[in-house]
Amino acid sequence: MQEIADNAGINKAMLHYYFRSKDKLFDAVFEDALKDFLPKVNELLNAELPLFEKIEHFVENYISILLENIYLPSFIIYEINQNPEKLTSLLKNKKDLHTEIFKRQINDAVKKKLIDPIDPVQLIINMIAMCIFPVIWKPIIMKIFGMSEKAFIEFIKLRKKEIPRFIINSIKKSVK
Amino acid sequence: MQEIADNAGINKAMLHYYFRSKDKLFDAVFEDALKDFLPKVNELLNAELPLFEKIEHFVENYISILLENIYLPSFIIYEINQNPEKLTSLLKNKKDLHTEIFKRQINDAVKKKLIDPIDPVQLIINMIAMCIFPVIWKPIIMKIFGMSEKAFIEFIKLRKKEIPRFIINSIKKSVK
DNA sequence: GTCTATATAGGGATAGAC
DNA sequence: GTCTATCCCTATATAGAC
Repeated sequence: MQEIADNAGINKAMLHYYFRSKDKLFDAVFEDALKDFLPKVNELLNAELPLFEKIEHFVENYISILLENIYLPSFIIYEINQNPEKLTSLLKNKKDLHTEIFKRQINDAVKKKLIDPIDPVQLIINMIAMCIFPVIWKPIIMKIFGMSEKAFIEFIKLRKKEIPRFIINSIKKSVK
Repeated sequence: MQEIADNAGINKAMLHYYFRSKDKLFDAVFEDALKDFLPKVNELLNAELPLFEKIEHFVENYISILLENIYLPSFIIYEINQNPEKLTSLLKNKKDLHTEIFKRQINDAVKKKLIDPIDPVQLIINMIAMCIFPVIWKPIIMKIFGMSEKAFIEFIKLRKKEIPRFIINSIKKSVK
């Protein structure tokens, strides 16, 4: 609380005056982060684009958002794992991640034999995993592969093109 | 410390007697977890298997290890992000993740035109991302896709086959 | 080595003046 | 609304008897 107050240029008493308690402050921060983040992601998920373009569009923009909020993912993950119930209470009146349209789109592509059969949920998780994971493993990746801060950012930026290529390569109907 | 002492069936004073400080206790726990984990992962990374089989072997066994230590990944990620310097000091005298052999193997496969050109580091990160990420996003995935605990574990187990299929589909030389 | 009792510090929270 | 001073509690850590 002291550190937060210092950074905000006020004192602890003021923090308590505004937010009543540390817990309430936390919830406010968390909610605020999500309020900003979720709508953007939903917009990407539900953009009106053909499947392959949508994957490219999603990954490119999602990674950009992640790079602007590089500490958010590990913050969210830590708190959610500490307190899984909080997720329910924080999201219950709000917009969640809306994956229905995207799932249907994937299933349609399978039916039309544009792509090989795949469970939409598995595909979506693969896509999100490849976007988010490197960001939260940042220090480990830098260590294992001997990257500088700059090299790491470069590495992530390359993934904007690399991940869609990787995914589309995998799912597109193979020539028989 | 009280909670740890209780679970260990001793008292706080004993904890301090053994470990000197909370910080030292933490380091001991962390080191212990890594000492157990890293050698197993290195073994999987350096198994003497052809590329595709190695990917299957790695993913299958890595996910099994993760399921046995389902809280470890988010614990490690949180602590490393809090304290990136600690990673260096904890690993400096120890075996790190050894990716050299695997990287060479991937490059060889590219040269022999067994697979499409790809940066080995990107491929390795993709693979690890798809394995670890769902485990640390567990509560969020359960919420978004309405899974029970049991359904989630089932979902992860399916990925033992799903991920290698997805990767190999992506990298294997396309028919021209 | 193991315990009880206690010192000490730090952080969340409030009282009360302005 | 904003500040200073202070309360209160908990958690780390130690002293010292056994």
